[in-house]
Amino acid sequence: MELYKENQLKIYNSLSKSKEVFETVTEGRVGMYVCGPTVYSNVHLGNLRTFMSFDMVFRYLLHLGYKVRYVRNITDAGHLESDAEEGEDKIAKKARLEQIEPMEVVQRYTVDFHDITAKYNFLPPSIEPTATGHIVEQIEMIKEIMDKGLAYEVNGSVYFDVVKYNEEGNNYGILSGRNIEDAIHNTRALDGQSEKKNPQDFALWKQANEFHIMRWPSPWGEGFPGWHLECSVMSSKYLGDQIDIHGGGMDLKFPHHECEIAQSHACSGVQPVNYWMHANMLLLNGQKMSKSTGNSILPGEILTGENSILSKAFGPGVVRFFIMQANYRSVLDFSNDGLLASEKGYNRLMEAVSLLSALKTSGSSSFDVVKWRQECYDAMNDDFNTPIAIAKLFDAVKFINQIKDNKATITSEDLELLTKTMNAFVYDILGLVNDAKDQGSNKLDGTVELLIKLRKEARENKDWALSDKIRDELAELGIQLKDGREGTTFTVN
RNA sequence: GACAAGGUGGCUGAAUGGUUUAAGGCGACAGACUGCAACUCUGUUUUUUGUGAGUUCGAAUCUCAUCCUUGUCUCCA
Repeated sequence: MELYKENQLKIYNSLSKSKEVFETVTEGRVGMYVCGPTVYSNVHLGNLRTFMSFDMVFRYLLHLGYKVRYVRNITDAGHLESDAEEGEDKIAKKARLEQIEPMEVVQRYTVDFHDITAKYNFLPPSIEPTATGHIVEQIEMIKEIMDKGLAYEVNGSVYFDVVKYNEEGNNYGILSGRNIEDAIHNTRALDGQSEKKNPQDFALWKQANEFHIMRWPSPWGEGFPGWHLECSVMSSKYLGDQIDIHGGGMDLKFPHHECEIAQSHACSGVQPVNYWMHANMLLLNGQKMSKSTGNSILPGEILTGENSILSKAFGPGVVRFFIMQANYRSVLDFSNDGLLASEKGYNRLMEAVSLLSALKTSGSSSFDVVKWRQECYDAMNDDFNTPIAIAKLFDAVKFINQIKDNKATITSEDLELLTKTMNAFVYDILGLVNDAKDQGSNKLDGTVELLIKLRKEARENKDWALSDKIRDELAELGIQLKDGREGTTFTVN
């Protein structure tokens, strides 16, 4: 029997602002859409957290036995730059500044994004569609909305008629809690020469001016799609008119997701998403991240240590563990101290996992493994509460260490269940990787073993000066010797 | 200004009315181990939940006020 049948998953739905029992549209299957990156620069650390949160969601749904179709798009067109005089596409602007083709920008940062997500052990989505690959479908969707009378054309651009949409009994504002009538009254005076009927209307299609590089032909002339449209189009194309889960960063709630609901609902007549999930923001040293103030770090720079924020390089497993120690709906503060603390805890967890295969079994267990396992699942079933799940894993860590020290016992049956559960949570669900692996080399190993041997001889001769010199100088090189009961081992930092 | 998410120990971060005298991790302290350390393991420790009122037999959890942080405000992920 699939695990999802014995686990009642609850998900916090941003639409209802409450935790709801998760019920899929189609039994046993989940359709999940997450707004992907805009590939005009390196993926942002805050973005990484959002994608990592949904990677964990994806992993847990798979673990529960659901057949999941996970769609995460690549936005390679359509986002407009604010500081430009005229609306300018971010990708086109970057291309103009670097004097290259827009598609070169897209290619470069798409490759970077895939590189980073692979390094951080993300599972690839089922489908990763691009906005530029769905221009035809976007034009079709605009036509459909126009046919329903909910969009209008002005000077080669098409806008969604928010006021009319609401007059027909809909609720633009349902997700973000905004009151459109108030907004209209508040902003009418400020809006001068807009060609829109109302300032709240948003673009479905935008006419390209003569300088705009990325452009496509359409029934309304040459132009490019509005940036909310692609997600509506691609989610309905690959997941249908009603999808189970739609995710994204908290900052996308308005206007992006609000517009998506309006567009999709205008076409299909149904609520497009059953469960809206929003991951919270990431702070850096208690402040929002900002390139201009230098309070910024790239995901790749964490791994290499080439940055001014952190005292050393951290492995992807540590970073992942750090992020998973907080709830995805909480604001998380990224800091050097936080990572150092996580590194310790992470090492302890991974040490215990590696001890599992060497544990001795007994006739009875002094720990209720079945109950513990259920508590782990209960944590995840409660809106993916990874911090609680990790706390439970540490209960097992303590138990494992006690068995090792002969202060606790476990039956072979329980050990099998414990091992299976630990591996499932650590590797499959949390997606942690063992950073310690593939460090060092045979040559290094041999060299250090030689030094350990020399040091052992020195210690036997009580030549503490020499033995400490070997130990301390190796430590300075990042090689730490560990004196145990059965000899000396070492780790490379 | 409006809308949204938050403010919990030395740090990080759970818990949304009683099973929590606030989980877990880190730190600190002690013990084991060690030639001494480090590593590792074991144990102990800290706060009364931004501030001020209120509801309740009972509140971190509900209500009101107030201060602060973060996000968004419609052609700026």
